[in-house]
Amino acid sequence: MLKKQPKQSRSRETVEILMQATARILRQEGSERLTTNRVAQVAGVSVGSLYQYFPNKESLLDELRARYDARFLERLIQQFGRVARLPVREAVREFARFIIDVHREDPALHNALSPEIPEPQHRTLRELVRAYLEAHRGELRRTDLEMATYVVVEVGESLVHNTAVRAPERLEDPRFLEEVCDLMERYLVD
Amino acid sequence: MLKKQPKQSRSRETVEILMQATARILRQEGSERLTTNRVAQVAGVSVGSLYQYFPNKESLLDELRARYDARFLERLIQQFGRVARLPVREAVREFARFIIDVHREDPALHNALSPEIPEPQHRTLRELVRAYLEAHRGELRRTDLEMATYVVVEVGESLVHNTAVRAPERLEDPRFLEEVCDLMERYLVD
DNA sequence: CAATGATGCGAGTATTTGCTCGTATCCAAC
DNA sequence: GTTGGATACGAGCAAATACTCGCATCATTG
Repeated sequence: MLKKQPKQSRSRETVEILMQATARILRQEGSERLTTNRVAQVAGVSVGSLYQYFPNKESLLDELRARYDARFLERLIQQFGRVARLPVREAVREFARFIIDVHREDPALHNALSPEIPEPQHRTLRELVRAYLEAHRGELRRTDLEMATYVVVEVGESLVHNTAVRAPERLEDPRFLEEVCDLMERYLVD
Repeated sequence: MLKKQPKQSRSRETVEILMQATARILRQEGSERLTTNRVAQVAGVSVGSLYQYFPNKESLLDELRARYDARFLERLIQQFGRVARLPVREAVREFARFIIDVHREDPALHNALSPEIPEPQHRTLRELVRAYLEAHRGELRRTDLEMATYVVVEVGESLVHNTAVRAPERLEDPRFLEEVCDLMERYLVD
């Protein structure tokens, strides 16, 4: 949480600039280089101003993560709204494409912020997948839906995430999407 | 690398004790708590002695990782020796079991040491899987073996690794093994 | 039993870094 | 225009921590 709500537009801008500087350092210089003095410097602001709004260093990361996650969650829910009535094969494709897209957008920042997706988001993701699978039970070859949910989410997430970290160029390869789809599809349906 | 090879048995023991202390701190206190002074303290040795053999803090981790990885590689190669002639279904099972076992052994240390398996080990792993798949091409439904290798290795590794981090109790559940086997099997063969 | 090198010691140094606080400037309201 | 709160500043403090260095002790060798 912010230490103090910025009231004037001047200070709201300061907060924004600090967030951008934080993100930029994470992206370009790595998390070891993220010091409060450096953030202030990159933002073109004094450390004092930083501590006017952020109670400590960790809160910079927290706030950035919160914003990042909020966007992710919003899109996730929207995505599942669109997919709910599709048959499994197509839903899997949409799901895989979505996860891949998310990781393509800002891989460096994504990686620095969340080596793994934070637990609350992850739970929501699991719940959405679970609800979908329940609703489409008839089409599935799996019976243990709790387990199936876990595997699908984890495969989607960790496979794509690791690929983003280790071989980001692969995310651009359309065959990669096909493979992921095929993997999940064969696991879920006949 | 070590700064200086310990020549007497006394100093060889010091190095061992320092390694054990490093591992213990990583396991029990986390990597933030890993300071050179703390390592020396836990080892019951002075910092000076530590720096006699390790040029810097990072080298403690490097050495520990090297030892850990050497053990892993050795077992990996041995494992593939046993599996080479088995049909895909059984090989997959052995492979999955192996990966799960590795992660069960010392999850805390494993996690602290290598958020992801380091690249050299990973390449060896891929090469072994690739060779196996080439040799069993006839049994497979996949044609792009490069891609299939990548997916199998990544799924095996990252799914199990993430599970070890996020839900270690699941590694104990025999159904988890079954699911992983089923996932890979259906992907690889009809 | 020297004598020499290997090993061990730990107080102290140098640096980094999160964070404070006294002061100066800006802005909105009356 | 004046006043009070909001905002900005940045030198400097305090704590953490990687690492050094001079000296003591031990083990081996001739």
